[in-house]
Amino acid sequence: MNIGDAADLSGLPAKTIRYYEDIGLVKPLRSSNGYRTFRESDAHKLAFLGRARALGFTIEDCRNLLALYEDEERASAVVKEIAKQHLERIDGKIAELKEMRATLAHLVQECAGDHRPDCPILADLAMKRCDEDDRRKST
Amino acid sequence: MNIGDAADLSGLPAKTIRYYEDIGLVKPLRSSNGYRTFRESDAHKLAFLGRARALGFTIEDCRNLLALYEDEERASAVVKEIAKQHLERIDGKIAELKEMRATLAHLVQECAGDHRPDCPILADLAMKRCDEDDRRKST
DNA sequence: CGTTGACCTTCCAGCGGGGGGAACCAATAG
DNA sequence: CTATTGGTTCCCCCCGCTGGAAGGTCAACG
Repeated sequence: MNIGDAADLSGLPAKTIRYYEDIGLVKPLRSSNGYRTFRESDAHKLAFLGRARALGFTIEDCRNLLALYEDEERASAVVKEIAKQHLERIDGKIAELKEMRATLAHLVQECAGDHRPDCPILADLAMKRCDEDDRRKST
Repeated sequence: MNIGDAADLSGLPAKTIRYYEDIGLVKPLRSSNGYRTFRESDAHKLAFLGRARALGFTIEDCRNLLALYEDEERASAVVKEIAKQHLERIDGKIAELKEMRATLAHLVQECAGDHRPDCPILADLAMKRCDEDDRRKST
């Protein structure tokens, strides 16, 4: 099948599929007219990649996961380890975002949001770090 | 003051400060030897930018926030609106990450993680979307 | 006076993970 | 025969920096 069909089957844009070939994630054949020719297994791999990417795995994780998938003798422990590390990355990001969110939500709540120029949001951003007393008082 | 001092005061790497000048966020003077010369106000702006970035605001948001900060006649409503939109972006990302996390945590939990090759993580990634029955059963 | 080393300058490349679009061939329908 | 839809390669662009090369400047030391 051609790249368009592979794109439809896998749900990935053709551009992305070409990119994945470029970086060696898939290796479709070529027909005499120069078109990429995807086997069932290639389309299957692409769908695999799409799902792994949707879970936020990096390309390198995907490469490893794909290799493990192909390896009938893998130990599931290896797969689990990759997933666990990714889970930690996700947890880290969530924690980071939540902290931002908390600070920001607090500031938004404090801000009158009217025609007047007084704005605790700007005041906080402008806060000099030598004003530690102020921070201790308000925190 | 030179870029190194500005970097120390603002907490930003010198590279980043040069970049911020490049994109017009700060406009330090130049002394006769070609070195950038930062006023107190420049260092202050850089610190402002650092804190805005730490809250996850985009560079364009920062540009707007900085302009509002400089504008004594701003309406706090405008600032608040920027912050609220950013808050929504953050909430969106958190939701997305939490969904990933839930899926992934479930799979990790299911996986034995031993020497055997059977792995529900890989099985899920490899799951063909035509297997809708299976998904309905397990969901 | 020379030299060392810390600082500064510019420019160019690259990260991840593709997206947009040009310029060009191939296949097919009417 | 032409129009349309596909495919191909190519290179630049996005964000927000970061690293490195090649070179200029300045203060201190001997």
